[in-house]
Amino acid sequence: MSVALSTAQALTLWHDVALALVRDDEPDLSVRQVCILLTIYLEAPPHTVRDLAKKLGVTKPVITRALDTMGKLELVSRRRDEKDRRNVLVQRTVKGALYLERLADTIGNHAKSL
Amino acid sequence: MSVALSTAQALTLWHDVALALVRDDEPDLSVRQVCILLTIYLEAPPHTVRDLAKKLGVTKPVITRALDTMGKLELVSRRRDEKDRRNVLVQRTVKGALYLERLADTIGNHAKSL
DNA sequence: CCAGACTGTAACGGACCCGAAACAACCATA
DNA sequence: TATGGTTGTTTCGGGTCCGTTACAGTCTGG
Repeated sequence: MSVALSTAQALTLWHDVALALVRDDEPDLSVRQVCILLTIYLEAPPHTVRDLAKKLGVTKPVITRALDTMGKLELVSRRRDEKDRRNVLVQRTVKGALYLERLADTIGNHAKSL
Repeated sequence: MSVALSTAQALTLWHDVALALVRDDEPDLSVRQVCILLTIYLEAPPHTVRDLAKKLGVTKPVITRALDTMGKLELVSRRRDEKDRRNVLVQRTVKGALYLERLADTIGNHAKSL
């Protein structure tokens, strides 16, 4: 399945969704944060700090801090890996799933009305 | 023209584009900044600080500061309105147009390969 | 058992951003 | 030409994020 978008359509879609994100009451997540969040929810577990850092091409502290703030917002949770206690496993939460469901709705609705 | 996206498709698209933005060398713009940038390039001029603030539902200093940083990056430029010197007109630049062209390409390419 | 490699995290200094409020420049109208 | 309302900007205190570096906990192979 393939979706063809003109330049103007692509930018309009991005603009409309960004505008919706800015205008709603939720605290704005940075691009890095939503990228981490989406990786966790779209790709198969387990997710470790190291893996996420490598996938995004950033340093580990960036991931740690993003998990701190998204953890406060209850969008993700952390747990020690009991098999190898050096690892931290990043896990999904109900709030995180709802947040992304709403995001998908926003994207879908604006794509529909392009 | 209407584009139908499933939940997974919408999130995958967003993830892939966000990942591309994080991984490239350009400094990451915040969601607010790209929203301002897109408004300037997609909607008809003139664009004033006041109008942009109202459109985004944020305060004027937010716009001023975003224009400061994007001005440093040469993505936008400012000029006094000679007709009413209280106004500042926000204008497009070559670099800004190229930036958005690249963004549109990124979005389009990932949409095509959904 | 222990030295080294590997995890994730904390500390640091600097940069940026926020909202609220104060501010300076400018216009309009009486 | 004053005065009130408009514009965009600056300032203030507080917060977040960055990359680098240093650190503490954990595993593993000799």
